[in-house]
Amino acid sequence: MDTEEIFDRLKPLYPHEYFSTERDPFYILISTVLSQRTRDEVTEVASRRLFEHYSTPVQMVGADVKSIESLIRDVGFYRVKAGRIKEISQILIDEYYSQVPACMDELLKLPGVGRKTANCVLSYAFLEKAIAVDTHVHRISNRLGLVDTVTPEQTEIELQKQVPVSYWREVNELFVQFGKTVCKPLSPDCEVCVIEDLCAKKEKKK
DNA sequence: AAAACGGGGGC
DNA sequence: GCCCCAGTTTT
Repeated sequence: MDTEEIFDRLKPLYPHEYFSTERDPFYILISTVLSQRTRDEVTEVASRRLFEHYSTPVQMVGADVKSIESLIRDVGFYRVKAGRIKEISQILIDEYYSQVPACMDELLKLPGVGRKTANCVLSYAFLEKAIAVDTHVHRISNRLGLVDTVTPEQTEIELQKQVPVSYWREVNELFVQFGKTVCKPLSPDCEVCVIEDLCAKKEKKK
């Protein structure tokens, strides 16, 4: 299958770039942690509110956990995340001179950071060629027939084989936007889909 | 492999 | 009231 065709057709529909207004790796790391299992409108507001008060690892460590909790009260798992933000900040100070490491192995050592979050940081903060596989990317890659996988990590590996490197950084945002608006988890809107002719599941519908 | 963490929004 | 959401960690 011609995978470039997929991205060339989706790109004009979703020109907006995620995290377009923020480049600070620490902000991207923390806001990505906050985004886990939480809608992005909520995440956006909470991240900005948090960083208006504390914007560096040192400030996070110096802050009262209760204060951080109250600032991010509306995101999911906010107590757990508040604790992890302090843990992460302390590790960055102790191990990385208060900088966010630009390397998968080091990122994965941080509490609350899995492959999806680590790949988002590598891609959005450091512009590395990384594919961040969340539930949307996983679902859509399988629906299209791009991959045939069970776990997100398998999807990441298979996508790396199927997708030209120059598109790796775009896969996450394009598939997430596409997944939220058209290729939804249940009842995808195939009648308005611009890549239906490329989809392995189109015949199964109806 | 499945459960647990969890508040907010949509229907 | 019930279901889902830009996942990760623990059992």
